[in-house]
Amino acid sequence: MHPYRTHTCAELRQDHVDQSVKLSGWIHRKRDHGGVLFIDLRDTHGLTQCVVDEGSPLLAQFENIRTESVVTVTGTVRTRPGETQNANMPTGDIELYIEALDVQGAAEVIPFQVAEDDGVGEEMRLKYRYLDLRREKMQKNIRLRNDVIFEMRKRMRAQDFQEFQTPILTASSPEGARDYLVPSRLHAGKFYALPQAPQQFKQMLMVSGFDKYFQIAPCFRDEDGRADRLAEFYQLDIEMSFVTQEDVFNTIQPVIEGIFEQFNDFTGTPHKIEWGEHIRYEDAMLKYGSDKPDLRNPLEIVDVTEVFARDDVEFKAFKGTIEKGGVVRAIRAPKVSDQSRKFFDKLNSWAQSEGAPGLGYVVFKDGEGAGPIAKFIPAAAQEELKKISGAEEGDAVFFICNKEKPAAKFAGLARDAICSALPEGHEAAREKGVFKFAWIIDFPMYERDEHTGEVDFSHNPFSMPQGGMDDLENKDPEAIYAFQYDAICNGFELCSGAIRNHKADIMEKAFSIAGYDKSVLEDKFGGMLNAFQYGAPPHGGCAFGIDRIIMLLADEPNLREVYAFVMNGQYEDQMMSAPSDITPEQLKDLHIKLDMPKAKIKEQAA
RNA sequence: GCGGGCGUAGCUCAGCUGGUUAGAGCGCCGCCCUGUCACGGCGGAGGUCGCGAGUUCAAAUCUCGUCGCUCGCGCCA
Repeated sequence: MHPYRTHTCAELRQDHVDQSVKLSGWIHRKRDHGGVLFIDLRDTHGLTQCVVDEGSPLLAQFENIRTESVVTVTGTVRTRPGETQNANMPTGDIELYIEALDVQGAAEVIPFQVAEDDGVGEEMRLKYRYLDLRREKMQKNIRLRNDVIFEMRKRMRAQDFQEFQTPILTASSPEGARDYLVPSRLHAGKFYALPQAPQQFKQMLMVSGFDKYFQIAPCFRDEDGRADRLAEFYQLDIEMSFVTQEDVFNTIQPVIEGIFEQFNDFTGTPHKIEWGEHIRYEDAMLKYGSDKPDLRNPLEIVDVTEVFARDDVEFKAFKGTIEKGGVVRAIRAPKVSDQSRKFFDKLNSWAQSEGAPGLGYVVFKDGEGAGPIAKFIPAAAQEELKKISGAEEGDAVFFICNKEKPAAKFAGLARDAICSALPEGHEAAREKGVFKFAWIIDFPMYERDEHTGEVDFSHNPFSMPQGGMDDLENKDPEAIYAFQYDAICNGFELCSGAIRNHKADIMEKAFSIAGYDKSVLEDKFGGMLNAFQYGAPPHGGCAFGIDRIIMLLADEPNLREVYAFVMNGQYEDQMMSAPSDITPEQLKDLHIKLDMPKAKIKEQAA
């Protein structure tokens, strides 16, 4: 017999009755009845009830083994007596009568419960991640992650993509997020950077003639965390040659749709997959106040600046802002006139908690407009308001007034807040059981910094401007669009991509508009620029956030729930003690002297 | 860098406007129990109330500071 197991803990059935078998696993639960003792033995596959029968010499031994110890048990499979069969367990018809016990790894008292959800905090879970990962939910999530990545590889290969590995130690780039830096021992004072994405490498693979590239690519960004943002994360990174934007969509969309369809009911609730029409960036910002709108929310934003600019409207708070170049945005909430005062008050205090003066509104009921600011809007203006917003009797319209950018953004937040405030089952409540996707297209190439007034790339500097060199030379930078796109789903940005700029002269021009000298371009992107001198194909691609896909499928609010090992919100790993101090010898090797902030020095001395 | 929330037993939490010896559930230890599957019963151990200062006759409770965690803003092409 095998030294550890003949079967897994999920395998034994009636067919195995009377067989002598061996199982290994963790003691999930012990139920000690004095005479007879039940052990639920667990491995990654499942649970099997094992029995230490009355009079067994093993009884005393088992009483001293704590839960979560690893044991190997040998015994005979038996049918459970009639009424004690457990229909909730796949192995519930049988049990293993233990005849021999080997303790492989005894467990100390565990710091939190594995067998049940005891609500333990994240700090504990991360510190003892190996215990946390034993729990059923994490085992499932990690298996989902594994399955999703496997499917990605399968589906990409089926479309003739080749998988690559690109360097982890590479060069720092001046654009985008902060890089994680790695000092070079051999080159004093110089640093490698961990890639924020394999952007330049995949583009150079296109120059090399590899038509279709993909990678399950690790990416690193040294910026502060969020629930959906980590220092290191993985992307399904894709690049293709001789393609248009639509070709990229048509290639990758079936891969993503297929994966979502395959795992849509992972949570136990089936989800539909709906991919909407492309949305232009500007339309998204106006209609949804976000470039990653949650399309399950049916509410839309409209511009009603002209209504509040009318001479007969006397709402001074908005008028003053409009005169300074501001705008008024409105959100129609259907059928809410019967909502209590509390509904409106709650939204108002939500707005105040976000730093706004409040959230003004008009309710149309009993044939007229009501609410705190209705009296400033005469009937004729109210009619115009209804026309623009589509509001009808019984609806309310909420207002946001500010300069255009903050107004759009706050309207987007309000749109979500209003939708969330609606009661379950309301016609405008957030749709359930659906993954709603769309491509956001036509991102602007440049944007002007509000404070400095300077023009900079608004997204990826390697994107092709839609009008090519002609646009760069003749258009106002802010009016130039890029072949730059995102894929969104349920309020998450799942993917970002572009048709790249593969012409060195256009790239030079594009960078010069953003204020980057040719020397900067050559210094920082020289490798790629050189490559473009020797026959570069038109190409483009995108990258999907794998972790966010798994978050959505598993309906987890936090990225840390879909990673085996992960750092906390401050990007520390309490389990491995990273980051950590290094020895003076290591520093010397790297030619580095620390220049610590004063507060830290004091703290360490204390 | 900034803001909100939290910090009491190994874990999760309760402890109201200050007032005897700071509680519960789970876990742990001991005893009892032949069929449970979140087994059950009895008993027990376990606390610098994050830390520091202040107010007070009296502080887990009020005030200030500080540290930690978490969510968000900034940031993240």
